[in-house]
Amino acid sequence: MKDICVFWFRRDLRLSDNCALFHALNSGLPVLPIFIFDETILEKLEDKNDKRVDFIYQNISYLKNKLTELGSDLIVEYGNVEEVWKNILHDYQVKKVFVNHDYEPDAINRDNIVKDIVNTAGAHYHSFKDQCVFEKDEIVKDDGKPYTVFTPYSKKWKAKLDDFYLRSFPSEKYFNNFFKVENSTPLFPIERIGFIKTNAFFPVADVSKNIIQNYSLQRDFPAINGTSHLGIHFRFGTISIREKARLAKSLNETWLNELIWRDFYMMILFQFPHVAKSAFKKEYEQISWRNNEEEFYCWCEGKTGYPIVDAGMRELNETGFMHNRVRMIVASFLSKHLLIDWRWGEAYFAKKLLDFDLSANNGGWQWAAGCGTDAAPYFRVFNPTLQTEKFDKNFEYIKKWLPDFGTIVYPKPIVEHIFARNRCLEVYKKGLSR
DNA sequence: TTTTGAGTTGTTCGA
DNA sequence: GTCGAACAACTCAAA
Repeated sequence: MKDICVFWFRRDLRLSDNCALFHALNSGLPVLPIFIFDETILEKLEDKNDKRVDFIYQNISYLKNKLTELGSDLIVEYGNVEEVWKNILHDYQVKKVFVNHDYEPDAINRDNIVKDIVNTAGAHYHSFKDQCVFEKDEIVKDDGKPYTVFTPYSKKWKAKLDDFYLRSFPSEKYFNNFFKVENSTPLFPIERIGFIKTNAFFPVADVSKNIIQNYSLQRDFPAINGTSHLGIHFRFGTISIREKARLAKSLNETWLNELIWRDFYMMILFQFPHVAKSAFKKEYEQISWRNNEEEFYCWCEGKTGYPIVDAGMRELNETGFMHNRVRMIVASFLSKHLLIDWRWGEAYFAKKLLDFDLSANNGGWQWAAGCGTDAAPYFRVFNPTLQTEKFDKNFEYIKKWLPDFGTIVYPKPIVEHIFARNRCLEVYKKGLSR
């Protein structure tokens, strides 16, 4: 049996400019690429129509074809990650394993277990930074502690940035080093893992120069196609963060800031993993959420009586996407107007958003609820009507998602704004003063 | 150690 | 219609 190394695809589903893959291809050993559909993750997804699984499946299928063209193959397994790894290590003479870092608590646990299994089998485990520009403790305060406020973090981030950190890893040059196989195996149908083809529309893995250049001017208007729609590609690594950061740096600082926010929240989740389950600021755990299930249902279904909120939720339910400005409005509405625990909203977004990423979703919800690292002050309550006047003046976005709007008498608001605002301020004040 | 300036995205009120 | 202050104080980060 031949000595090989294994490259494990996770949330880095691309062949080009992939750090760990580049190092695997340069390791001197033939590279066997693998992907595992993790049954413990897939079993938690209620919707067997989940478009994100289809997105992964489609990209795996594409990678497998590419690798087959190169005379190699992609080993695709479904099951328990530990068992799959034990089988791989049994079936092949694996000397090295290459992966890219993942920063989510569950993924860290999983990777530690796999690392042990790999080491026990006598192989080396190598992990690399790939999904962000700066990770973990690369951007810290002068005293060595992690930042908890975005602006100084971003200043240090920009000061540290240079071409080295944005260099690409040209894996293409070494494609000859993939493990060669006589015949590649066909990919099993998606039904094998309990899901179905969705025929979903996915955003393209590219963004026009025009959108980035005008980002700062247009990003706040949900009726305008002024945002990148790259979230899903960042989530699954079908594009390179370094490549897009180079683009951002040359074209638009506001968009660069958005990429820095992404690094920031990944760093926060890594440094303060408790945020995944509870408020960053622990005094916010004392707020008495009303948690009215009927109202939560109305919010989910886009039936709050506030057109901008309802339009946003309809967009989310129909497409798996929601414009960023509207995400803030609906999140503020749920946590502040309805006084529903931000975790309910976070979980709903997690279920519905194609671009769902734990770190950013959690950071955004905690920001909106006021309990996060760099939170909006709690008295900052979005007024849905005023937000509409500012950002969807002609009701273009609203009409797109609520076709009846303007032709029917719109349902009465679930709660009156001034009343809800005052109630929110009181409840927060009371919770925080305990 | 102390001081100082600042902190993603807002709203309301009153002049 | 426009503008500044109040909203609530507190913590963070750096000098």
